[in-house]
Amino acid sequence: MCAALAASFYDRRTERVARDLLGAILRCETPEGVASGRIVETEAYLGEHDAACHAAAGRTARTEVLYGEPGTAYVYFTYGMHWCANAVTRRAGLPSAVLIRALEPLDGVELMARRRPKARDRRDLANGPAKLSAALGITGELNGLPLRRSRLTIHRGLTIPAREIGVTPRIGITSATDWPLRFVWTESDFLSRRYGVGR
DNA sequence: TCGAAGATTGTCT
DNA sequence: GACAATCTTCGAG
Repeated sequence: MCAALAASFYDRRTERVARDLLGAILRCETPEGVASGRIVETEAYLGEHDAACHAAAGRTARTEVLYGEPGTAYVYFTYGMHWCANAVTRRAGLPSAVLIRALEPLDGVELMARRRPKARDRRDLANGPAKLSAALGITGELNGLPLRRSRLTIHRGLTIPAREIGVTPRIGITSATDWPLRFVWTESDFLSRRYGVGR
């Protein structure tokens, strides 16, 4: 297992971090065991001027973590039942983050399958932001923890060639829907939506 | 204190 | 392809 990515990795332009996270390994330890997967899809959320970013509402109890240190986990609850995992980027005062949207399951596949009984196959285990959170056991307990040293970590993995990285508008939002801030590894079979197909 | 909306998923038609 | 499930968050009253 390679070392966890340093805090400086996250302290750069958010689009850059989102792109560079493709190929990296997201890993979560729980009492039930360890589960991990390769990141194949991300989205960038750019701060208060990005209407689709939670921080567009300003600094609140919920968005407080976004104003914190780069490399911090931002985990939020949505639609009354789903958790979504993000990595905070840039410096304090610029509340931006990268949403992890899909993983290729690596370690702990059986554990993930138990947590996702409805998944039909390995591909269906973590090909969506709420699916991967369920598969890895990510919950609000992890909100605000450092991604370098906690139960939830991100490690260096494959380096994806630029020609295999695709950029599309973000999914599932109602504001700023035309901003090209979703990054995918086009060669992966584990995306939430197939590359080249509209949202 | 109340109401509306939400970075989704799974099921049904 | 359409829609229900389900509850936190936040702004308005």
